Amino acid sequence: MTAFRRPEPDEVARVTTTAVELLEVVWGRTSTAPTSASQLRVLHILGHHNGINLRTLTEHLASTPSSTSRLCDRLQAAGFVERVPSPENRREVRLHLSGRGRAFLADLRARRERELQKVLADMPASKRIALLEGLESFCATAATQIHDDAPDSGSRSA
Amino acid sequence: MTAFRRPEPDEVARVTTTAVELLEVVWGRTSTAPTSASQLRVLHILGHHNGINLRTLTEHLASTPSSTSRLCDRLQAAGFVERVPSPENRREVRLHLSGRGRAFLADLRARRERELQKVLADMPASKRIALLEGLESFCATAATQIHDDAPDSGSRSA
DNA sequence: TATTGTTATACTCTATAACTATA
DNA sequence: TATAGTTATAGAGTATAACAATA
Repeated sequence: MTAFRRPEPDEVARVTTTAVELLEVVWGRTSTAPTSASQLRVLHILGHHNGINLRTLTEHLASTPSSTSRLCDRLQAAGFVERVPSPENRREVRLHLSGRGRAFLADLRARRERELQKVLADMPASKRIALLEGLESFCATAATQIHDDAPDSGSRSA
Repeated sequence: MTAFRRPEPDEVARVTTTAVELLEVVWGRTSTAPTSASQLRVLHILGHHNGINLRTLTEHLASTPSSTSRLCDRLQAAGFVERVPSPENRREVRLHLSGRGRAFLADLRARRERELQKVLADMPASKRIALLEGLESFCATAATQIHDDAPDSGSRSA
């Protein structure tokens, strides 16, 4: 039934863009209080790279050391993040997710997935299979490209 | 080959969440300068609802009249948006996307789709078909739910 | 001297409250 | 009086520049 569909990248790109815009609406109802979008990004990054220094976090954010330092000030005051002086290099600080920060992240992710499930549950099973297959391939491809494009921190121009 | 996959909503939800996080990285390289994320939302909304008043825009943003007014101040100063006094009700202003604003939106969308295509082009055609099918079903389902949940503006509690 | 991080200053974004003008 | 919009004030987020401490 879909043998004659054109799976051209441009058509899939349009549909994907629309899907993400709809998802933003769905997730917009999932409150992230008391953290802002910026603070959330920091928590996400620390969730995957616990103990990195401020410079590395700044690169992940594509931000500046100053902004990142101020963000950490507030996250630390809120009890989500801890600054620990590096034992190896006394210039550096190690940024850690606190237990409270970790719990908050897990809860948010669970709530987002529940919102998503409300939509997915209303889809035909065959479409869910197709979506799963397509997204798994997308994730694998995107992850490869991202990794290849940004090997370490070679481009200082950003 | 996928006959035994579990297309359960929770599994698809996890993969979708991962896909969106990767997409944010891909699109993070698509600069939206000189507009911020907030200004971009306004342009998007005006792109779909040109000529709405400030109150309606505020509801779409789930923001406050004050913040929205300030946002419009800057967008107007930048030449992306125009404020026109309503001929019907002298209390209201009509918000319009300028030609420049419209061109900016079209250009951004094109650049995002190009970034997306870089990933999609590296995927097997069969996976693109699956992704397309799955996303189309997702969009249709999400749009229906969003419309049903928010019929007009019945809930003032938000 | 180069690197890590913070502080000084300024602008955008956001919100609550107070205000003006219209209905 | 209720509604549409703006302005006053304050806090969060961001950036550039200047700074201290360490390597």
